[in-house]
Amino acid sequence: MSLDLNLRVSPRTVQQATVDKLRMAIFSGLFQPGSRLVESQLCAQLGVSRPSLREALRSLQAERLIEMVPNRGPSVPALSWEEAKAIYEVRELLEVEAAGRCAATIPPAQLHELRKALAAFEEAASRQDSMAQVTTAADFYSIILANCGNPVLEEVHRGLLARISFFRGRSMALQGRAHGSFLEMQAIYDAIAAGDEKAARKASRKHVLKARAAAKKFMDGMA
Amino acid sequence: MSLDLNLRVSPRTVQQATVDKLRMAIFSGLFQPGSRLVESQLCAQLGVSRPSLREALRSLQAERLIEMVPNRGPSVPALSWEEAKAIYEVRELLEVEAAGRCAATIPPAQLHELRKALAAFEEAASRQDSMAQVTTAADFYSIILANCGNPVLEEVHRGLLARISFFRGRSMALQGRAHGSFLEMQAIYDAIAAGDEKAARKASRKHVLKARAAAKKFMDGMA
DNA sequence: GATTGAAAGAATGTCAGACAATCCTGTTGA
DNA sequence: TCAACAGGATTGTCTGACATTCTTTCAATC
Repeated sequence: MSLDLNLRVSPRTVQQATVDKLRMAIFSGLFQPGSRLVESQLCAQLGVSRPSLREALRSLQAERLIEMVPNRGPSVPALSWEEAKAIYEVRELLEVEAAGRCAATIPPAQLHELRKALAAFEEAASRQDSMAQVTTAADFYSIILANCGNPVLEEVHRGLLARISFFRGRSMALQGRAHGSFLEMQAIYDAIAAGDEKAARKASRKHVLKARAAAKKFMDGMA
Repeated sequence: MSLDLNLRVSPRTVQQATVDKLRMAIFSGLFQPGSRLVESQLCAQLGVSRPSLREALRSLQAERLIEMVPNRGPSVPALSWEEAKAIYEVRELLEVEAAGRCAATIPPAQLHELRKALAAFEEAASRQDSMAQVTTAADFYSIILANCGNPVLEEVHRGLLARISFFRGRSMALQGRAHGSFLEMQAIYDAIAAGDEKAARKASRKHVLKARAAAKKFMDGMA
């Protein structure tokens, strides 16, 4: 038995590292929405060459995390409530379906992982660590999507994940939202663990709707 | 009044042109599924430099039209029936929702466009021009998605469009599928024109299910 | 004869530097 | 005050290069 199971799985390239760093920078709000990203500056800050950076930017563009207008370069789009609402609607469509399917198909080992992810989120919520809340919540749903039996559903959801996390990070800061979120996620977990497809769908829908309401509250609060 | 309305809308960059060319090449089957794409060869064939090509490849990778493994380069993935099925399931989720919403919200002018797109598909079907069938069918659904009132739903669907078209092109070649497809699309149009949300959903679901059956038939036929 | 090992060749990952086309900005002139 | 214009800044794109990492071929060994 070799121990380096996750060492060779995927050689980390500069491109991937750059994408990850930029994504994190956008999540964390380092780049203001609407601000333009100057290639030469990013190269200097990240320590990569312009070709590598531009490849990374294309990947980010595909994730809709940045916009690229020819001859004007990349910029961080300002997310409107209009778009946030649209994202939550699609989230509802995807996550409700995934949770329902997952309840019927998840294997015991993965169910255990899901429980661990839920516990990790609870821990992050109690610590009020917003970055950890975002990543653990994303992990929780990643497991559900990964076990819904439809890889394309998972892939589409992952394409939305960046922007979901963006809003999640901001609305979690709202008073009491993290704990409420935990309770809703627990309900989803319980339904899936019980193999109750209908309940899983219901709990998932409720969670998204509450998250959406929290996001709206946040967006209104800064307008 | 200037006449160059569509000349300056978006300066066509080499990158965009390269993406389009490669996409078409994959659709048309020029690159066999599973075959590897050698950068230097593509550069020579397309007449672009390696940096530009690599940017284009990143965009295609985001569309899942090609796979890129570090140090092994890009390749055209072989689509399994497993994945095709997953795509049709997500299509059902997205298109049914879009058709339903569209029935309630589409403005008259866009409805007219939809009718024109339907007519164009009918014309392509009668000509047995499979390439035109693919593009006109894509246009038809693009209009529906563009008028469903949710830009993110549209965007997600567009992300799937490349692979949808891939299967569409192949299953349309089946005996009678094009005409059957037209009848189903006509039913969708009628329901939307009547503003009947429920009927639109039903017709859309039926269309996807039939398309899926046709795709399965095609996949089985080549196994 | 089959398997292992190594070396040559090919392809990718990444960088540096360059130049034209385009956009933005501040200044000048009417 | 407004418009035209230069200048700088920035992007789009190319060429060329080199280290690293596959892939494949060929030989040596069991």
